[in-house]
Amino acid sequence: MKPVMTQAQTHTQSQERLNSRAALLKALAHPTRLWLVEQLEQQERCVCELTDGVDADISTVSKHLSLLRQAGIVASRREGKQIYYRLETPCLLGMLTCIETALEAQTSKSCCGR
Amino acid sequence: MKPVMTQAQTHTQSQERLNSRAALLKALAHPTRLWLVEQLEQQERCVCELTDGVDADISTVSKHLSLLRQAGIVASRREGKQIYYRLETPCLLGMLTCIETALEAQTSKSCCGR
DNA sequence: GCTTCATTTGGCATAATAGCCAAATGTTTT
DNA sequence: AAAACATTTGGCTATTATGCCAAATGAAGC
Repeated sequence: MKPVMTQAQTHTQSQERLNSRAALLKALAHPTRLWLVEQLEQQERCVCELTDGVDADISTVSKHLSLLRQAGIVASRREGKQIYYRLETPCLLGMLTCIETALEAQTSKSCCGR
Repeated sequence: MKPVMTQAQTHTQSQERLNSRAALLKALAHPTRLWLVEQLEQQERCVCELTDGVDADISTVSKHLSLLRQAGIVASRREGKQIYYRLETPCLLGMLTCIETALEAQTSKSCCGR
């Protein structure tokens, strides 16, 4: 069978994969942004609802949401004066649970029930 | 039933939980560090083995490893002149797979097989 | 004890991030 | 069209992250 790509190409692809993963993790790697994602877990919310629960300037929250949107984690739609955000990748929630498990494992030294 | 903690306490605890999660994500949110974690997936490795695969200064790799250790993701042990690193939380690997799924969902618009 | 090898640490320059305020945008109401 | 409301954007400063080089540490061999 003919090789589909050169080694240089696989290297680049692997690099790209790592970059994508890292970008997604970086977008989530902030307490406020994690909280925002959690809030969107059940239902979409407008910015005003979200800012109520955060101790930060509205503009700061807006920038966090914008960052999450650029990372493809959330999406937004306008309805009248308000803008509603929703979670684009529900999968992430499972991931966050997994992180929790990993964190618990750190202290208890047992991991994933093993 | 008497409440176990005040609202201020639950708030603090929730805040702590978010901080811990964010810290773990932040530690992983770098292409080189993700690569290092992947390398440790199958077996422990010494620093010299790890530096071979990275296009960065040895000291840079060492600092990445140190950061991962502080986050509780890896642990190290000395054997003679070399220092071996190993993955402390194998759970993380499942998480990374989950991230991959989420990333694919971003483009294909289908998520987790749904 | 001095040299060599493997790794870490300190120091520094550069870049990226976070958060506030003020100004701008877009929408609805009057 | 002006005022009010919801949100975003620009600009600024402070903090943090990244990565290299050089120096320090620690173990092994001579």
